[in-house]
Amino acid sequence: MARSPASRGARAATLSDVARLAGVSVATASKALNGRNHVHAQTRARVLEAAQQLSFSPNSLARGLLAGRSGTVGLLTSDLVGRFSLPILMGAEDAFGAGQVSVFLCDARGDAIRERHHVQALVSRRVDGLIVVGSSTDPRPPLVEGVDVPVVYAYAPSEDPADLSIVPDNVGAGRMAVEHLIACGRTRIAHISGDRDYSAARDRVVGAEAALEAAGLEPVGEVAYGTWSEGWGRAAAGLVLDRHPELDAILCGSDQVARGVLDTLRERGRAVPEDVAVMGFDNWEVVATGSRPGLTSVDMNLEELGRTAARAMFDAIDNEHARGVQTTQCRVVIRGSTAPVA
Amino acid sequence: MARSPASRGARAATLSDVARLAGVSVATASKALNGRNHVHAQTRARVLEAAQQLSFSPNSLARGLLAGRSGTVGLLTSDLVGRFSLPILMGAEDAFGAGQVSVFLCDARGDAIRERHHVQALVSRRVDGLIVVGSSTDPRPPLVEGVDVPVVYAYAPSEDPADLSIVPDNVGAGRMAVEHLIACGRTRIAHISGDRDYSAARDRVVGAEAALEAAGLEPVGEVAYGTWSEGWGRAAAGLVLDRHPELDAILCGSDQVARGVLDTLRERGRAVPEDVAVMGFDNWEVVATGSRPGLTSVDMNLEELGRTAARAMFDAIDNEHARGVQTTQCRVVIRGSTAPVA
DNA sequence: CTGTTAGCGCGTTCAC
DNA sequence: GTGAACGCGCTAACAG
Repeated sequence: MARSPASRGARAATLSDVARLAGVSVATASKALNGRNHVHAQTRARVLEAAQQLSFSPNSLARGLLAGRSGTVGLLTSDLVGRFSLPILMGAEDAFGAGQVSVFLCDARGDAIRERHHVQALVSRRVDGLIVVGSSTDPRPPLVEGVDVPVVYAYAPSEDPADLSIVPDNVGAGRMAVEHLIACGRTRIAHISGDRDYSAARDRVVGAEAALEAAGLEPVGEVAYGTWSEGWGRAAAGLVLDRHPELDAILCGSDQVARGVLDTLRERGRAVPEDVAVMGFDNWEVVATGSRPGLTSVDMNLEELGRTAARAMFDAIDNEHARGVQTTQCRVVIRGSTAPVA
Repeated sequence: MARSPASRGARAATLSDVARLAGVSVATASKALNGRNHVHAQTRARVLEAAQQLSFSPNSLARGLLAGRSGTVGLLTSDLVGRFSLPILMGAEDAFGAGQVSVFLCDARGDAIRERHHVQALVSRRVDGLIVVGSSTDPRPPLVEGVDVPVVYAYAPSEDPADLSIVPDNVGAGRMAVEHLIACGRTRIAHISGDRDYSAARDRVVGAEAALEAAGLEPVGEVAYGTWSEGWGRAAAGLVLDRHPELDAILCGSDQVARGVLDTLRERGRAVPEDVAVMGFDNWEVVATGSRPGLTSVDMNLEELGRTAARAMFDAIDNEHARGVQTTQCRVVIRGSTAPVA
């Protein structure tokens, strides 16, 4: 039963192995490897070399067990395939990756049962915190129970105002969009939005109308709600142009809608941006850069949102946690559809 | 120093807590909770209730430390933002999620230094296996060293033939594409591909040409290599149509290229699919379904690839691991650009 | 400066 | 059927 240097088939080296090879005790080896004081420089060197030689890698499980913290966090998404989760996830992974924490990724696929299952697994793995990423900006029910670690909701806020949620500033995005169009000299701005059932659509409209009013401008026609698709953009553009041929700009609820609008404008011989300026939301690269001309769009800064959520989680782990809904800034990315390229 | 029932601020319940509450020893509690035999039904019930009451969640760190397996795997991507990693990742997460293993996600962002850093962290966390997801199907250097757990390469194969790699069958995809066009009655098929530097582009061409030859057909013109963009598709379509107005189908290296081709065809008044059939590769939903008509495309089945990689990793953990490059099947998704909708 | 001791939470022998 | 004891790998106390 005595521990042999190398047990079954190249088992990972342990601290005892290192200590034995260096001719010291495990405690000394531990101190040496962790850069603690009270260890002779020469001894430290011997230990380090032994560790190197055995390609020793400290067992985080044992360390975590002892420390009470695992150095891991859970990232729980409800819709990984959707295009919004990914950048958030990247931002979070980025913020964590810089430190010493690793990220557990779970996709609940919008299923509450599966979500509970994943939460249970994460709790069992003693994650130090949890980020819950929603698939739309509509509020979602909070995690049910038994979660004793800090939770931050990203993109979709929690319905419980006592929770901390980080969401993009859609109202601000709508405002910035209109302000950009005005800065481009447009005054007759129509608005073809997306699905009215989404708060993202409604919030952007709120911001856009506020900006129009602040500039003393009237909207051109009613806001046209529909779906988040190219097809809707094509159809709606036709209707709006029939009714308001005098318009000089169309603000679109998303980049996809904008692509459809661009198609219809080209078919009708309206020049973009000279005659009509067009812009969208989301700044979805493949959609926004593939069009002719390139599509000006409001970037929701989702990666930054992910980073913010991660930092908020760090703060919540250390100190006490903040509460309420916090928004992150968006930014306008200018392309040819609103301003002629230089 | 005696363990108090509830230490500092609602610390997570431990097995001892459960045992004490149920009035049994930790050993009995363990057996009861794990469904082992040799425990009285009534005792088991008491333990279960105690666990419930304390919302006890077994500490996976301790369990993993003891068992020698952590029940976790690492998913190492080099380009999470790229559109190919995500479905693979989803498939893998899906295959693992069904079991008891959790997934560590790491994005190396194409940086070798960062990759080593992540691998080191994963080894330290004692993952039971590792899936390395590449961003293109070109071979990549194998993980450097010191990884004693099974590694499966997905999408991008390892340069070392002794490693196990799972990649999409691009040659088969090219073949299937041409076979579909032939089945639609086309005989004069041009090929506008993507970036020649990508093996995916070259492999698809190989498969396409093989299928043409098998059917006794000649390609229409040379394969036009360029970039994976809509702009290239638009430009190349113009050139090809000028030189070969007689063509009745254009096979495109990707969906984006195909979108550009569709644009040019519409501008020139060539009807799709009546006059010219068009198809692409990748079946990228937003691109393929947004066009008029919808774009027929070869789906690379990346989610299935991810599941396959996950299963291969399971096998590698249990038994000994397979070697070499293994391919997964693709499938044609038919839309309006090759066949009129019913 | 170094070594010995004592657990972190759990599963698994082996006595009773 | 139940419980006491041991150890997974590591770090934080103390003792020398």
